[in-house]
Amino acid sequence: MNSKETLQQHIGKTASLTDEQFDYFFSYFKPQSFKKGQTVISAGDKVDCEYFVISGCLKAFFINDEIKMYILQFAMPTWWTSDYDALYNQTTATIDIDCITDVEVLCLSNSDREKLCKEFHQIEHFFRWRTNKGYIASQKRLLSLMNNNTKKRYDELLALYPQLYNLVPKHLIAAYLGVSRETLSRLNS
Amino acid sequence: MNSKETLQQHIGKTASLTDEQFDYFFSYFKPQSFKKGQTVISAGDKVDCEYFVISGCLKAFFINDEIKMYILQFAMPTWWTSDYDALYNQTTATIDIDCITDVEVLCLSNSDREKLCKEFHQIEHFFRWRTNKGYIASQKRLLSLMNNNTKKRYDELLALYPQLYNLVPKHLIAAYLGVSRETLSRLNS
DNA sequence: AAAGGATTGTGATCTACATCACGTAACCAA
DNA sequence: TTGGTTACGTGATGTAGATCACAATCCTTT
Repeated sequence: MNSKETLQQHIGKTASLTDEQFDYFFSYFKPQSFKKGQTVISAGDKVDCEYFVISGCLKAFFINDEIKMYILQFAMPTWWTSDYDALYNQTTATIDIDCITDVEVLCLSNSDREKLCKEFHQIEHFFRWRTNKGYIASQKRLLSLMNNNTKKRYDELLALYPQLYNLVPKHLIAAYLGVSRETLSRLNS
Repeated sequence: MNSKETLQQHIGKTASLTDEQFDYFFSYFKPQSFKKGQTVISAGDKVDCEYFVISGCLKAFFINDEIKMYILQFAMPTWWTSDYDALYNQTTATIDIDCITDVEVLCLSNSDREKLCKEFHQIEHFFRWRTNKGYIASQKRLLSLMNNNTKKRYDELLALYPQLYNLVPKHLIAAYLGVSRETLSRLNS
């Protein structure tokens, strides 16, 4: 399946667009490729785009003053990623996004998204639905972080995304769970 | 300002509706009053509505097996609250919502919201924008929970919502921060 | 193949916070 | 007025996880 079909199938679950409408919608997306380790967004940058992942895996993360990293999101195929705070509020990025593997994305600018949302009710509907999903997932993660210990959060994460176990080094999983790599390692013993 | 004006001003920041359109929109909201301590949503219930707060303060919280409470949200005037997971996915509530003070809300059913979103592009636009704000705030709180210690999270919360200090008991603030009430109390010493 | 970095495991020690326990004061409702 | 509930502070002790230190593998890249 090529990137156009991937996006079409993804959108089709929520919004009904004619083929012509979808072609028009798709014309606003710019394909981009990145190599493993490359940076997509750096803290301090102006943020113009959001990214729809076609293949590979990215991480959106925050580095604090003590150079500790916290991962907000692993972005996998058919997921969207960006620094949404910076994107919507027209400020500079506070997080970084880079590539855990080689990556292909479709890039959509903030202004084009808003234009498309205004032009097509169905597209606005799609983006409402998408953010809803994200909001609910984020609330669940918040609750899990407060309520569950490391072991339980780790099991939960692997149950939800089994691919991560082999795809992503353990210290990144630790950074997602909010614990040190040593603590994560000791869970196995 | 009455509840209708409150909602109109709130919506007006994001969506442009004619007075007639707004009247129609408003006709779907049912006013409800609750006394301090009353329950709005109980875990296990079917969830049909979301609530727009006119006056007072509510808490949305989760109680775990060890009877420990975690507060997901304090809902104050012009905020929206519900169990959105249950509401959107048509499942039963996993959280409770009750009233910290006497409360007035406007109640909107899930099906009416969807109907209104379908009928008026501007209303769909409003709800997309609202969820966006919520999503961004939720991501920020997640990061703060991982990155900051209790003292810093407490200061952050009070800087953002100074009213809370006098409005809600300290053990509820502790439940929002995800620490014990004793730990919160010891921050002052 | 060798060198250098990244990844992972594991012991020893430290620390923020939880938990338990108790006391005081405020705020109800009968 | 009184008895009960809720709020809040604070000491003593326990514990999950952080931090530091070192070693063993694995993966790249030249």
